[in-house]
Amino acid sequence: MLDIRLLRDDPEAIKSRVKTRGGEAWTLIDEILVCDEKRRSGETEKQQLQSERNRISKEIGQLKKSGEDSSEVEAEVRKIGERIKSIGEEVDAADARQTELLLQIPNLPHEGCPVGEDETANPVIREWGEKPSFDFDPVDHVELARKNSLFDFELGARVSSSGFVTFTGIGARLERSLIQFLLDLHTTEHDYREVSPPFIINRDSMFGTGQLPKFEEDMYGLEDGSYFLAPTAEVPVTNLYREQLLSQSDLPIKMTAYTPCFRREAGSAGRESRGLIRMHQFDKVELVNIVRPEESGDFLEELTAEAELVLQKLGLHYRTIELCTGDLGFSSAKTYDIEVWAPGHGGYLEVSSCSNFFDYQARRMKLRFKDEEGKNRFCHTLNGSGTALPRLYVALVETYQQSDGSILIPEPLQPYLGTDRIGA
RNA sequence: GGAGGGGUGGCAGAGUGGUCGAAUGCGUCGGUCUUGAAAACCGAAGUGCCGCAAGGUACCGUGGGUUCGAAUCCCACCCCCUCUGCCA
Repeated sequence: MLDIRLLRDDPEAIKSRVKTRGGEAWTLIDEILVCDEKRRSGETEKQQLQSERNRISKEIGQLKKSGEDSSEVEAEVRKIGERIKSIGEEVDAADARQTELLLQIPNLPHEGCPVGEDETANPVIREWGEKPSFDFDPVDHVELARKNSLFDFELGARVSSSGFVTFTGIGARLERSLIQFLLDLHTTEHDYREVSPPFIINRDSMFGTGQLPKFEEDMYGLEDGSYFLAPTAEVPVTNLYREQLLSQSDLPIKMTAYTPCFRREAGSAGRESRGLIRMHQFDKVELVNIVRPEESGDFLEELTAEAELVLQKLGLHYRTIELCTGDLGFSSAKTYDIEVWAPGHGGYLEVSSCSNFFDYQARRMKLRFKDEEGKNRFCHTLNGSGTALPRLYVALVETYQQSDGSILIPEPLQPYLGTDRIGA
């Protein structure tokens, strides 16, 4: 949520920054300011009346104590009470509307954010490694899975529906090994504290990180929308600190979590989602940082490097891009995407998205800390995938496939999988 | 699921209709003392909102209600604890 004071101070500047994202959210800003004005003037009037009421009520107490008649004054106060109530209702309505609208305004893109309409305008920041070359025609992960019985979409559909998969045998163990490898990496080399949160999430938390109110239809709702299946561990993990007042020495907080993620992904079937690439349920190891505002820029670089190290350790070629204004997620101010090369697929796959939310989420969830002057300030929150599992899996098997259909396992993963090769 | 108890400031914990934004302790910050620290002593300090400011106002789990006036009384809901049932 944006600070209302930003909107008051320079609405046109804010509008134009919001506009760079595309969409129509900026058109709500005028109404927000109308509500704000209405709310504030109503509040002032209401408070004057309340002050009046408090004063007179005290007099009544005095009168009663000394045994005098107070019925006339009581009638007067009753009238004030009625006016307070009616003005209060107007103020509440304006306040509710203002909040409702404000929740729909996305975060402001970072000042240095490249301006562009869509993903074609995202600059590549760096690349690591090279595309592997093959002396045979590499196949895609779906074919490799068929040859080696790694996973089965029909078995996913039988017990659930399309968009779900069942990993089998060594294929299931590979998934589990990757999760273990990632958690161990981040907790031992990157100083993360591991948490294992609930997967069923309440509405307040979904508002806190920005999934609600705008993206309710993308989520799996439970119990009439009172709860949701977690779309990403970002939600439960960041919200562990919702409505907390931290002391400065608590920061930075770095947490990692493995969770499955559940997304409806409505209307996104097709070539770009073949095989494991876009599922309704997928595993992910997430990295979450809660930091002091002046440090969040550095932490985004660090967080991104931590995610990149995963791919380096596994020897997978990737590139890192920065999202332009038009491609930036709703709550994010600055985002790097890490895209791993999948030779069978013949393209790059997004395996990680690392974002700095500034105080946008913290303001929504009232997550603050006491600074050195004793002032309460909103923290900055960041998160990044470290990494998403299915696409990592895809890149791994496609990169290390052999001409006979077997798959070599990179050295760091071997202790987890208990072998250096799958198949043949 | 059943029975009982409870949710108050960063934390713990008093407070059952007006003088309570709220005792006290811990923790925090400033000072005295000390070479420095600790201890001791003195002092400061809740959060949001409205207001240029002075100041005002709201907030005692959440939402309603009673009342001239609610942390305090009533209703509903949420959460936590203890006991108990079922159970991975």
